[in-house]
Amino acid sequence: MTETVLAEQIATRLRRDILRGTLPPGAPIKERDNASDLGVSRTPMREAIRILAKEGLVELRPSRSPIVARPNVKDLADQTLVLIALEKLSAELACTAATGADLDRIAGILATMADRFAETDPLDMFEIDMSFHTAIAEASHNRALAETHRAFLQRLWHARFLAARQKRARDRVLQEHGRILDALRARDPVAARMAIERHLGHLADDIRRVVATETPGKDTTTNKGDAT
Amino acid sequence: MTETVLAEQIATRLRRDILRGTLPPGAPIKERDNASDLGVSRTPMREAIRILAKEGLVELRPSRSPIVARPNVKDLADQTLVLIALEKLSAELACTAATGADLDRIAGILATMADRFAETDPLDMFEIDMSFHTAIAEASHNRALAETHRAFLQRLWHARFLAARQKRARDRVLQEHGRILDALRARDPVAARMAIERHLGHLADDIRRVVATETPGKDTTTNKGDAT
DNA sequence: CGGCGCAAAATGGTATACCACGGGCGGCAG
DNA sequence: CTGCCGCCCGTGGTATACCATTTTGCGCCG
Repeated sequence: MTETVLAEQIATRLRRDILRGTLPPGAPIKERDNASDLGVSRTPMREAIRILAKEGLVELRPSRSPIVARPNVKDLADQTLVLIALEKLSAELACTAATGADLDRIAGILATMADRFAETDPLDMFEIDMSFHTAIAEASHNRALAETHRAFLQRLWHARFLAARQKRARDRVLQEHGRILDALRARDPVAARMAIERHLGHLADDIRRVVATETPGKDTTTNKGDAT
Repeated sequence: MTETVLAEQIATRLRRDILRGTLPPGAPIKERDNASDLGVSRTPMREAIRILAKEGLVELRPSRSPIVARPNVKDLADQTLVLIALEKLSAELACTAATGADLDRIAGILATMADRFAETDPLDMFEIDMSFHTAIAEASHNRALAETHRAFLQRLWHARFLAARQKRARDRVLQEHGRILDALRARDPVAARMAIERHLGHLADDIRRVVATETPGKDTTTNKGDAT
């Protein structure tokens, strides 16, 4: 055994490919092909696919090739609403549960963002941005919440990235993040919720807009992707 | 193939066994044994175990037998908080999104509960209760939300059942459910959230209490279960 | 010339065989 | 007698072979 959990390594790799766009939505993930491509057997590949399916990145059809998820606009907007709700709860709970170290970590991420907002490539910067939100979820010290939050962040990765690239307003983002941190430091749940709302409130609309822009017609059925 | 997705059937069965308590927390789920018990091979059994693991019903340890999840009190309380948040969001969204048919369905469940509260056995009644909440989540017409909500309801099944059995106050439950329905009918998001809060607000504490009562010491290690 | 049907290939679902790690137990040495 | 070392067995991880279904294309019949 290499390091145990081959399936998870595969899942990680596939996830990356999907999120980065290497595997376009609609692309079929055939167990056999992908397995032999990676030089592994179907069993772990199969398991990896199931993992991604649970995460919503892959669509499982009965007795048919799984395909890369092709979320429609509504689904994305729906997921965004849930994400926001989770993040509000995170912030609220973090006001009580967060330790000093938690807050420091969050502040550190904020500082990192401020420092090299311009010089870092958007993709990496975006990952830092996500880690900010993840850190808040973790500061709630509520495992279930943090995990669920992470799952939604994952599922929305691509859409959020597009939305963020659209209006890449350095100052606004930093300021909003700062407000969130302030609220957490003040241990003020209401303010924290509001700060989150201010930061993410329009996310659903943004995603709706950018995805609508990206997709030519009104449905994504047109996307006939082929990965190989 | 019988009806496709053997793994799912197994998962359903195992889930039932776990939720009903046939498989006590801490009981090992050995791939080989359970597979041969059910007359299937390890592959679907393995997949079923992974499904349940993702649902939080089974604990996966590296290179060791998976065991039935043994959630501690804090985890349950944490999950409850998330569940409540999700349900509030459901109710809020349902105020806008629910159709007349949705409301009728919810009302129907409420009526069913009222009719045969006493005559039905607690387990079935509890499932009806759960379906009430599930119906609200579905009335939000937000797939991601409904699914996540269902997942948490699932994970909390056992604890909620214990808590519900504890204070089995027919009138109070019906009244609170009625208030929720009223708020939905009035399309009043704020009232809906409040009604949910009133209904579930003390759930975390209840669960904490009943679980603390159930577990003698501070750990459940004493439970040495055997399924067969 | 087109529609229906059958057959073969493709593909996911399932079963089984093999491998590597880990813990328990017994033997050997100090 | 005790402690350490090594072997064996139990268990999960992986690979592969087999089976059922679905799809698709070709040929036959209308």
